[in-house]
Amino acid sequence: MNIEYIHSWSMEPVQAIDLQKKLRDKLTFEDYSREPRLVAGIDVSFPFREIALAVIVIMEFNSLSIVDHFFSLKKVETPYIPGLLSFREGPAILDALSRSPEVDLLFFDGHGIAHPRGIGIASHIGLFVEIPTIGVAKSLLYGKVESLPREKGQSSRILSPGGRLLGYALCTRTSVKPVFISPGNRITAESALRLSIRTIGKYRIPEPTRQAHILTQRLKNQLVL
DNA sequence: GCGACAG
DNA sequence: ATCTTGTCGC
Repeated sequence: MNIEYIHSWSMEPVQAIDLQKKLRDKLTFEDYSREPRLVAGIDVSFPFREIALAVIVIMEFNSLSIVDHFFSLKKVETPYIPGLLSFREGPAILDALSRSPEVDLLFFDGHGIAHPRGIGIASHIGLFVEIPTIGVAKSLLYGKVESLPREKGQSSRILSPGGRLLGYALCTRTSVKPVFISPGNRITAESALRLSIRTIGKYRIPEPTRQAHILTQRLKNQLVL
């Protein structure tokens, strides 16, 4: 766990935005051409209004079979504000990660650099770990897609207002709305896309994040019952 | 000032 | 994200 950028998570929106602008310059982007063995999907649910349940699902990259899982229950201290998602879900996620063994790659439910200030949850959390992180979002927050990919496996670029490549809209099922892939930290948009494509299963949401979501919902219910 | 707006 | 059953469509 890289403690170099640790900071408080409870702060006012203006302070949080200020911190994001300062942290975005710490992000790095490099190709990832090797073959990851273990990857993990991360998702968060809310069993109670102010309690976040973060789940880490570890799976084999080549078979997409689940190997193990870890979770954490944490009280939330900030409301959900578009662009500041990491401040709400970050604490629970980092705690769950501290209980989980190291893997080669992390997939998040949300964006990486396809964000107003270039530092979505996948990028922000990515500063605390030493492995590459990828954002897999279900809807667009920032930027524009060049065209809508409608055939499974196809993709189109997500561009910033200034024309910078932020990531890709990836069609994971023919004629179904795409998911939005963007690099978090320590990886390029191209590599993030290539690796994400390999985690596509039979559904719209790629397996790592999909399995994490299923488990986060299941654990939430087991908690009440 | 008017929209847009991850989970 | 969360509160919730059935139902339309590929």
